[in-house]
Amino acid sequence: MARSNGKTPVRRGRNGAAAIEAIDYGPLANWIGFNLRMAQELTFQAFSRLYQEIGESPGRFATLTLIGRNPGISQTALSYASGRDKSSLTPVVEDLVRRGLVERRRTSHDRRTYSLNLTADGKKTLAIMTRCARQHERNLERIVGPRDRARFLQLLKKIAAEIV
Amino acid sequence: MARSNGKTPVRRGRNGAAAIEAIDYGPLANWIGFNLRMAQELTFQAFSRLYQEIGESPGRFATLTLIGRNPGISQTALSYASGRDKSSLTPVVEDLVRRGLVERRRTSHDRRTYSLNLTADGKKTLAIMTRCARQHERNLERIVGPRDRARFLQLLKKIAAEIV
DNA sequence: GTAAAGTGGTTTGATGCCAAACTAATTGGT
DNA sequence: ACCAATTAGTTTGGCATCAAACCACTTTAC
Repeated sequence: MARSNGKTPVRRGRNGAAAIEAIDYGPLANWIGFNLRMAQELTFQAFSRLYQEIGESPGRFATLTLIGRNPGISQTALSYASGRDKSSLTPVVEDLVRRGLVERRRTSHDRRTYSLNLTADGKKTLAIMTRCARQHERNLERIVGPRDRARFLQLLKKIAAEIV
Repeated sequence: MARSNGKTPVRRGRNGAAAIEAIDYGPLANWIGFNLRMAQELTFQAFSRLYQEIGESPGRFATLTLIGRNPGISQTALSYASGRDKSSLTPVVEDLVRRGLVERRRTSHDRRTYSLNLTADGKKTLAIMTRCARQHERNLERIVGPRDRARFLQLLKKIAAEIV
């Protein structure tokens, strides 16, 4: 793992010839940005496959969790909390409301904002999704290992907080 | 930074009210998967903004670098190397060829595969993009810090290599 | 040598995301 | 009290991505 020159073996032999050869990543091999993207993209794909089995999508999970934890939250606050643009959230929330997992009320003091809350069904679905997510998280923890876990997490948070 | 309970302040006060309140992230606050996604998504957005200034997109950079480092590489090998599906690569390569940055030849020994190479223009453009990417990388390094850099990188690679 | 299985690349359909323009409601300055 | 600036949410347009179906070519098995 982590040779410090640019050569890295191609991952997983999913298909013969191409996968056997070594690829020269050049400067990419030692750049945080590239490796962050690779790690996240592959992790996200694994998560998606796992969620596909229960007929859900990863985006729904974070959204539902955040609503559950912050009853009455607005869509804009939710968008900042989940690191997505507010416009991305419109269809997601719409879908969750349509499926009866989230209840959306206009507030009395400010008629622009919505107040989002989980329904009973929403809580039940969230519980199922959480079990599935925990499985995925266990896989990640096994890879990172207990020794580095805290520091690794701290660095990810630091990046999210400080990147311009 | 990195409180270990579920409370985290909302990032950057880009808009008044919502940004001031604290959000309860619940279990998400301590999950590697979620924080990996947040860090990468925000990093990628920053990178995109930076690249927008030179009229390029981040995806092109990795692609061009990998072609430059691995002359004659096939699209499938490239797709594995960059962690994307081969079908995602079709329009990217098409664009690079159309703009005269990449040359695409069919090989003689296997007429299915393409052999990708940078043109002189491609090399020039890559050099410009690399300068820009280095700037971004410096930002990330400043955040991670020299002490943890190697270990952090190693863990990202480990995740990319081992996640199912 | 031929048929079957596998592989490289493209196409198609769906999803998720952002950014900018827009509507409706609120706030603040004068 | 009013008008300008701000804010919440939606719409639209564009892009990147995957997955599955597909075509052309190659390899393998018999």
